Amino acid sequence: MKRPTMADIARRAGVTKAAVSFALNGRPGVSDPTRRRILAIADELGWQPNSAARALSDGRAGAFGLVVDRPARMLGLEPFFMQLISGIQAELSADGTPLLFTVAEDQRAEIATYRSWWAQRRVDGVFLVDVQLEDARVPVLEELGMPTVVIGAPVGTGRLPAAWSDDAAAAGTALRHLAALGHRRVGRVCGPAHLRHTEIRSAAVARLAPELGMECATVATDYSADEGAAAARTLLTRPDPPTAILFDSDLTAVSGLTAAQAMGLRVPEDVSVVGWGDSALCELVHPPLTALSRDVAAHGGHAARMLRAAAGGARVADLEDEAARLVLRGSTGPAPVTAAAGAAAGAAAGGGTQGANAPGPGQRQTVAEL
Amino acid sequence: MKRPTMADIARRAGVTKAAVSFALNGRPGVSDPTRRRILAIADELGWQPNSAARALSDGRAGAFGLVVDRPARMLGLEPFFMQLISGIQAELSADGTPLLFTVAEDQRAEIATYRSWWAQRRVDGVFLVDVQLEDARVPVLEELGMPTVVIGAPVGTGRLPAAWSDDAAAAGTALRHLAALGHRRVGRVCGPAHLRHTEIRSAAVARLAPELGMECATVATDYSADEGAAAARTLLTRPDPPTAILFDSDLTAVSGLTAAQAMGLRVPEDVSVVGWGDSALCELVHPPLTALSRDVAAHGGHAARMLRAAAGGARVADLEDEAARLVLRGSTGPAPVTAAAGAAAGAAAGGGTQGANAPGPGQRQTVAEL
DNA sequence: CCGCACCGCTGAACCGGTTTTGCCCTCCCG
DNA sequence: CGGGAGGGCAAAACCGGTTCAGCGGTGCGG
Repeated sequence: MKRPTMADIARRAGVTKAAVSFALNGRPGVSDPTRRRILAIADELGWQPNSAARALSDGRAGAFGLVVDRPARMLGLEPFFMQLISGIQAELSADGTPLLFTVAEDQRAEIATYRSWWAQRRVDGVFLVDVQLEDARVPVLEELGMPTVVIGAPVGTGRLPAAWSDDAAAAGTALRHLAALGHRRVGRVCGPAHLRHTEIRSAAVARLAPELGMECATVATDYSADEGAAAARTLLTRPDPPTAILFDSDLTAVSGLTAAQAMGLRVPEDVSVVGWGDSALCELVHPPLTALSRDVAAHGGHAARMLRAAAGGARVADLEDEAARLVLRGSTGPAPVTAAAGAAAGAAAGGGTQGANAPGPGQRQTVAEL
Repeated sequence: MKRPTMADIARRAGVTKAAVSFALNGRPGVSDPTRRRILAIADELGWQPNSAARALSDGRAGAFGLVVDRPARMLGLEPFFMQLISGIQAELSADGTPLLFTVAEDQRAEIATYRSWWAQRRVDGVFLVDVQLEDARVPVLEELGMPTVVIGAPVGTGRLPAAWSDDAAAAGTALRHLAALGHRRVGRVCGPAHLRHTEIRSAAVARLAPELGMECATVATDYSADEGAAAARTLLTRPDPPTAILFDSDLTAVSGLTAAQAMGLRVPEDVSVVGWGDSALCELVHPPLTALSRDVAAHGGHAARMLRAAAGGARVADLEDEAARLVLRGSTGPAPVTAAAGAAAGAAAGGGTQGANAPGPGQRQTVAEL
């Protein structure tokens, strides 16, 4: 009934704890018959090492941590984190390392959690998500000497290793897709400006749009459904409304798509919609969302590998996973034909759509290659 | 730089570890001046107890656990869990107890996790969610003697205490709302039949619908968006389609609502939709979803309190939180007027809607009170 | 035949807390 | 003024692992 200890095993095997320890950890110091006898007894007793004793002895906690400080109500709809946790766990469960997970109210609370976990030796390291432009957590983690793997681009993350994928490239993929469909005025609904990945995507769009002959208007949101819808309405009621909108999340995309339809616009005939992040939400709406997709779970697994190595004392290099790919569904289509650019766009999209919408200026450029 | 231990404090204070322990834990055995001196030094050094040492010494892990075995892709869209975790944490953070969280592939893996956590003394107890009809986890947890708080109705949960709310009452609230609007044929899209709460809700509906003069057709799903939409289509293409559908989750409700609209039906003029669970998803669609809502975070906090008490050795009684209430939004309205029951329904709803839909048999009953 | 290396194991220290025991000193009371 | 009570602290044991020094016995080489 009571959980057996190594002393119990030692007694039954007629050896000392030391011999048992050697045997159970597969290290030399005991003969093969003795080892087998000890292992058999341990197995029979259902022995498992007391994690506290082991942690105390070898000075490692045997656990990693993840703190998220977005509001719970929004988090609940963020498929990213569950997939990430799932991927992390799949990797960590290989050696039975558990994950401490918590949601913090704000960044101060998050930092307090790190300090506390580290001081109490609750964890051997943490995953850092939602990196910000001037991120106060980075210097704290560096000062603590706490093994950390950043999940996000290695920009402004000091010496902390990062697992990331190229958001700029992904943005390019989406923009080129829209350009090929003849879109020249696009809108973008991004997340909070203080997030690093928002800045990276914005910079990429600002650089690429002109190259593709597009102009792009951006509206920032807090990633909530409300603001996503509002942003869509803002963009679509401009004097020169965009013919396509790129959203930085799938929740805002779904919300924005719904808002557009409520305005009487048809998707994709009147306006195309692209989401960033490919969850079940995308298939929830009609038409289903064209979206940038990546294997978040695998990404989490890679990050977990890195953190395990870092906690083991290794110097870990940044790891770049492949950039998100565009999954084509029904929410993107040829740009509505305007008086000026209609022919070109229709031809490029391989199947023109009738029905003009919002004339506006419209730059005339040849359709970008791919 | 290195984390200070009690021995460090003892040395600087010129006392022994024992005195330091008494002082820091606020128990008698040291004089007041000495206590203050020790506390000051501890504070200056930024001392925090090594959790492993404390766990080893007093035999408790100082952590609780939560395992979920739904597929990650679906979990990501289940706002329930994030809110639950958030609420649990808010309560647990009062004494700095962390939460071990993981997603398991299936129930076997979940049980293995419990056994492992318990054998290794990783946790002092766990929260049990998604209770099933014949739940293999219950006997295991009882046999292990692992403190557990069930989050769900105390049915088939053995001696494990439960934190729950009355789903039968909530189902009644929803049905009465629909009855008052004149609906006589309703559909229900529920979750997996092996879940206890599905059965409870189904039983409640089966009992209440006749009392309210309604007939109810039920379709089961796995809670995915796909199956939610398919279920809606199945119900709405019957020869006698329902005039209102009650969904067991908000994700399937949103998905079903969208599917209905894609079939050309108007919501709520042609068909009313009620969701179960009130997340941001409800406001994502047009019209926004009428839904059963409860304070999940508070519920999680209560469960955490119970688990803390149970792990402390107390016998804990079941706790019933208040039942979900119906948040009225735009997705429910008067039943479409049929040849037979039209007048009654229209009058009851206080504002009849024109446009008949699917005649069908339609029971004629006076409108239920409330 | 002696010395040395190595094997297989024991005994003990150690990690950093908590808890028990016991000593010394003061204070109070008869 | 002697004795008992009790406060304040030291010393040590304990939780359950890991690790290191050491010890007897065997085999091998010189």
